[in-house]
Amino acid sequence: MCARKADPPEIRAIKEGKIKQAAIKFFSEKGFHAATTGEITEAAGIAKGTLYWYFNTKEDLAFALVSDMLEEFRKLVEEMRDARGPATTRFRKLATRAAELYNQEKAYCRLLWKFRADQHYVFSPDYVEKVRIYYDAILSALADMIDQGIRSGEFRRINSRHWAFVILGITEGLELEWLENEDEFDMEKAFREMMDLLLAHFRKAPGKGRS
Amino acid sequence: MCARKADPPEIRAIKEGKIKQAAIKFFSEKGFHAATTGEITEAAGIAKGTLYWYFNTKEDLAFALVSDMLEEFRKLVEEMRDARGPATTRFRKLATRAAELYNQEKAYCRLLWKFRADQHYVFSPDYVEKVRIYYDAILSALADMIDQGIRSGEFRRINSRHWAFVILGITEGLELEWLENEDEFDMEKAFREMMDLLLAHFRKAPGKGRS
Amino acid sequence: MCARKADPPEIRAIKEGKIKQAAIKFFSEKGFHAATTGEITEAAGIAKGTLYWYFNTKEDLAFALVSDMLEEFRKLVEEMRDARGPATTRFRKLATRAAELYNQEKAYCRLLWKFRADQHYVFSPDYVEKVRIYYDAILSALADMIDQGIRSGEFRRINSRHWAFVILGITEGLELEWLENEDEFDMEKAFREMMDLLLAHFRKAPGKGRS
Amino acid sequence: MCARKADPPEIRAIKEGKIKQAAIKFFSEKGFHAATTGEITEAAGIAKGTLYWYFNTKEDLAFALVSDMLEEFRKLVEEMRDARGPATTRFRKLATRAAELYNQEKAYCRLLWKFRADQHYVFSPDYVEKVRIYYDAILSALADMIDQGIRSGEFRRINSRHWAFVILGITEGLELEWLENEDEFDMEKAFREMMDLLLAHFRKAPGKGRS
DNA sequence: TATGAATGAGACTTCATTCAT
DNA sequence: AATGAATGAAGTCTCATTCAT
Repeated sequence: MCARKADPPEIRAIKEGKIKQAAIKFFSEKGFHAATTGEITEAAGIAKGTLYWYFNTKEDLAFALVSDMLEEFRKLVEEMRDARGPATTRFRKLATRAAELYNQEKAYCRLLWKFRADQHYVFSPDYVEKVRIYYDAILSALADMIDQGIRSGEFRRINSRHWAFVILGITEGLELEWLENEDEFDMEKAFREMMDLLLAHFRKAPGKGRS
Repeated sequence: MCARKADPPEIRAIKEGKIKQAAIKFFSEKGFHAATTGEITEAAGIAKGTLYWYFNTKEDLAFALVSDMLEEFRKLVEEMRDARGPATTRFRKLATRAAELYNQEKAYCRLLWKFRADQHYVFSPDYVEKVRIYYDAILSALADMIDQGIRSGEFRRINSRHWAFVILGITEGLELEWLENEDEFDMEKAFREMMDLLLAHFRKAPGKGRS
Repeated sequence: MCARKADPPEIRAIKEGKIKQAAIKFFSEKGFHAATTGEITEAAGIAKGTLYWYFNTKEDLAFALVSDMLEEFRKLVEEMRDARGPATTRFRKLATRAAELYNQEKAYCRLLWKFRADQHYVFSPDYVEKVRIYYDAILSALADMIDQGIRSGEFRRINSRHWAFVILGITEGLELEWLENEDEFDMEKAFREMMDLLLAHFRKAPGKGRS
Repeated sequence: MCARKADPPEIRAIKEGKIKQAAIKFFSEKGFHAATTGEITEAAGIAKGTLYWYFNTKEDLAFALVSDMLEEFRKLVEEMRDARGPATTRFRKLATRAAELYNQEKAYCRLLWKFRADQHYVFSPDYVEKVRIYYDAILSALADMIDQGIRSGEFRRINSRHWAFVILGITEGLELEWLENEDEFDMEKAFREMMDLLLAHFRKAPGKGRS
């Protein structure tokens, strides 16, 4: 009577994608609380209840998006870490690729910022932990790249963990400035400049820097 | 006359302060939407309705807090802009003072980040505009300091507006990294290091840099 | 230390009057619920708490106003009832005088309509009863006037109570039409016309009418 | 297909009707402000939130009721205007039919009176305008009927707009008297009597009346 | 699989009234 | 007599989630 074959996986994935698209739009515009499941399902062209067949909760949906983007960024950093060539070159490439990624996924970037602010409230401890793991992986990969540079003699003996924080912080700070001043501020250029400054600092002859 | 006078301004300010303290706590922990007027008034030791004697709306209360902190930061930057001495010295002092301010007002910092994310939804256009004005003032003061350095011959002829964005972005990015990794990350040190790198870049003999 | 002679009665009455003026304004514009004691006291130039020195509750204040107007109208009808001369003449005079009263006290008229609608909710049973007594007095006086006309031979033997209802209903219906269409509808003229029609009907030779 | 269809219109209408029934009860007893959505939904046997699936706001619900009744009355008047036969006959029929309608829908009548008083506060300007349009339509239809009578020679050349106001005013005044004195006052009889008086006046040989 | 009507906890805010001064 | 800060009950409305079809 009501039986019907389950949608093949790819169909399910397509529909999930439609929901995610709609969710990105509203989450990135309004943040987690202000975006309603109602507007998301409407934009996705499904009924309110259907959402819950694809995602258990609103939180789950939100996390899926955060996860997608962080995964992408993590993969980018890890790819650069695992690539061949001098660390310097790979760091420069990272700056360019990150800027490209941000430019491509501006809505995702906005969304990430929205959620970052109240992640501790938006997400259950479980999810917060998962987000933390992503960031840790990114930080570690950055630190690894620095260590590679140290080992290869490109960089001085610096505190790789500390400078990983700095690189990530700068990247995010410039990204934010860009998101809030898109027309005026050239993020990609700033990324490159700052990366150059940092790399020069990493390379600088001992005796001048201390960290 | 027998009539009791209205609370003198300072008493009113003290009571307002009590409410603000409670509000900072919850807003900075949970963000605007998740913090309820109920828990704020309870923590402030007043009745639910009393809040509205001091602030017209929850939004007004939130904005008062944002405003306080941004005002403080703006004053700091403008003080450094108007102080005597080489721009280089003043920029270094700014880095130190900013780190001090953040350390002192960590809760305020958290709150600012929470609200920044969904300010466009939290605050009415009127308020968003006022926030923007604060940030503009800060950016302008930073650009002014750079221009002063250029005029005095300390710095090369660089695009002061662009580098003001960079300074602000870096400051905020490092602040964020600190807020999320308080124990591991030394914000003050990073502020100083980055400021030194930037100042060295501003001073660098022409022919090497391009911006 | 705080002792002072009580205000002499006339001063108290003057202040009460100021409050009533303000109250009429807001009650007549917005009705009982929507008018707030806050705006009334502000307009009256007194503190919120002071209102309660003059009136026990908002309801009391409202009733005082209703009472004033109904008292005025009752006095008018009873004056006409007790005056000398043919009932016909006195009814005609009543129509004119009522129109004059309404014109003079338009705000009061509006207020009466507002309160009439939800009097059962606005006023406690006690007050509703008092309002009812006013209306009964008015109805009785009208019926008395008809009876006087019957006894004097001016009118046929009609049901005086029934026609008192009719007179009052018509008066109020036309008053309402006037309040809602002030510019277009000539209440005074309509009052006179309808009174003439009714009086003619009361006088009409038996054999034609039936009531 | 397995999907259940949305409630068909008639089912929705039935459920809406249940809510309206409950709403009429409380609005007509207490007026707009004093009636709470809580008691309405409780009486309708639904959850508090469900109300908002059927009506956007409390105001919307209230307006739907007002609209229903005014629509009914408007249709009645327009039906009489468009019917065949002498205007006199049609006016008489109108009186009877209106009395019947009122008797049938007493709760609606009460409600209309409640809302009429503070409609300007209860309803947004948009809705007030819609109410006004209903009353205008009723007034115009009445004036049209008078004009028809004039053209057909039944009535003298009187000011049809003015007398439409009078007819409506009288109808409403008597209705009100009835609502407040149900047991004592015979509205239907009064309607007929007054209509007869008015029609006689409209027909009266020229030279006596002036309007 | 999909629907959408229904739920109900909980949010912000208003405002008549009180009371220490 | 007068003040106005404080109260807190109560009201309307939102929205994530459920569940009978």
